[in-house]
Amino acid sequence: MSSPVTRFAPSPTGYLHIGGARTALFNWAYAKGHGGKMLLRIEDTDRERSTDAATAAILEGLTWLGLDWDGDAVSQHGRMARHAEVANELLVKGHAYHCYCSPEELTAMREKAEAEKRPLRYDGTWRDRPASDAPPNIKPVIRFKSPQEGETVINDQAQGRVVFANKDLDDLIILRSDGNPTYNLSVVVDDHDMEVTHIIRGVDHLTNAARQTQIYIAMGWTVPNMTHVPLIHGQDGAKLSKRHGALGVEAYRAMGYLPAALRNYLARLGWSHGDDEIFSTEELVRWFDLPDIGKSPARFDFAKLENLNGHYMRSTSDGELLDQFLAFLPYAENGALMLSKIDGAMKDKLLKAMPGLKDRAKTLVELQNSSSYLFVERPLPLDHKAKALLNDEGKAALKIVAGALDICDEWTAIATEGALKGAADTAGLKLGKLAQPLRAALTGMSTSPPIFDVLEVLGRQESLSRIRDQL
RNA sequence: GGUCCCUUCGUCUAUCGGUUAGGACGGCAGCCUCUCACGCUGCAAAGGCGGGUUCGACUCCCGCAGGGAUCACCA
Repeated sequence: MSSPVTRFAPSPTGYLHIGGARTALFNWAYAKGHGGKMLLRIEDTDRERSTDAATAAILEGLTWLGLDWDGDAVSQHGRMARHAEVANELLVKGHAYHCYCSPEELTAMREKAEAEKRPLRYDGTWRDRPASDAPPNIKPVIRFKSPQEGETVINDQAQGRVVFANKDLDDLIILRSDGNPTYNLSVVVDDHDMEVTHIIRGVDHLTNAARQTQIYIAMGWTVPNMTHVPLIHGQDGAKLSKRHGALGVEAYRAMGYLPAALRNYLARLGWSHGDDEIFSTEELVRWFDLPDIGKSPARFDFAKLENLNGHYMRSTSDGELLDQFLAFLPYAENGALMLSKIDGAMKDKLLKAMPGLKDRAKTLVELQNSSSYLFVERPLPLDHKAKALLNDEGKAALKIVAGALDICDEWTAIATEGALKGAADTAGLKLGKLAQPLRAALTGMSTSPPIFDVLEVLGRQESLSRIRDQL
């Protein structure tokens, strides 16, 4: 079999949402795994809603996710002339006809059908009427003359064999009265001209697939292999909407997720390879196949994404993670400010602190927060919040630390932890109990990396070893 | 309403007629431990309902219920 050609065809009316991202991932993985190509086509025929900003956001989203495409992105709008050409060809072949119904008439027709609880379909008024009946001064649309008998079958890789009775499919408009093509025509023409062999898209296109199949047949073109992927739902099972995770992928970037983790998570949503949960992108590409896509919709689960992301953070090397962190900062809240404070020396500190930091961060945002102790001005005041989090024993220890520290000068305290030990003994506490308040004094946080990590990163090796001995 | 699709632990899923129905996230309990994590151990947790087919159904068929998608001169 020759190498497959897939395509991702988003409409640039908004950001790249999570469902689209997964569709792109599937197209990409299939193409990569079968020695094929993934093309990118921007479906921008709706000039009212399409924006360049949305197109840019989609391309950037794909790039961030690590999904590349072959050749340049194709603008569907730029191919309108060809679409109209095919519409006329269909007309000549007798597979299409002019319809002079006005939008008002059509609306009335729908309302009437709805009132009578009958299927909402075009009634075929102009299907067989001669052109001589055409009313003057009305620009007609071109409708596809779809077969009225028999059935249209879609052999879907994910959905199986889906059969539509042709009588249920009405004559759709393929060319508007202003001469512009409509979606179902454009898609067929473009997929054919771009030599797409495998169409992988959301199930919301399943009925379109039937109508498109009819157009392929009318044109005598071979119908591509089709796969309709179930949609992603929100946590409550309802259709994904904002706040559910129907956010653009850039939102996931801002939330501190790693592209690799998101790829892994998305792949696992609706597709499976036995019991494998965590796998590399290489494995995904190697394993991915269309029949392994499930049929039922999956709910988006942030808890699992977080867990997976934490796993990826932990298993990423310190240097690599630092790079990812630095790349993430421009998109993070207060990230620019932090970035401005990062020079070579700070990078060294971050790198040194990374092992202790990455183990307890599930996202880059958490990494950002927990690394803040490297940036604070010292000595820092012990805030009440940090104190309140200590237990009674800790509070007693804190007093000792504070006394020995003279409240703020932690460097002095570290240098004199021998005195600390004496004070602790007097108070009947183990020196170990001083670790927490000491950390609070050094980091301003009640929970943070182990005190050893903190001391080491801050360059207090001698104190580190002495305290370690005491603990 | 018409058409099409779906239905295994709370969630993502494995199973392709015979399993103590497996894994992962989350939850709970414990271990580890200077806090928080990580890690480790264990526990609880599922085949929507009703009929068939079969020696035997989560698995095949029918019905019901529930959920979803779609029905534009949007894509």
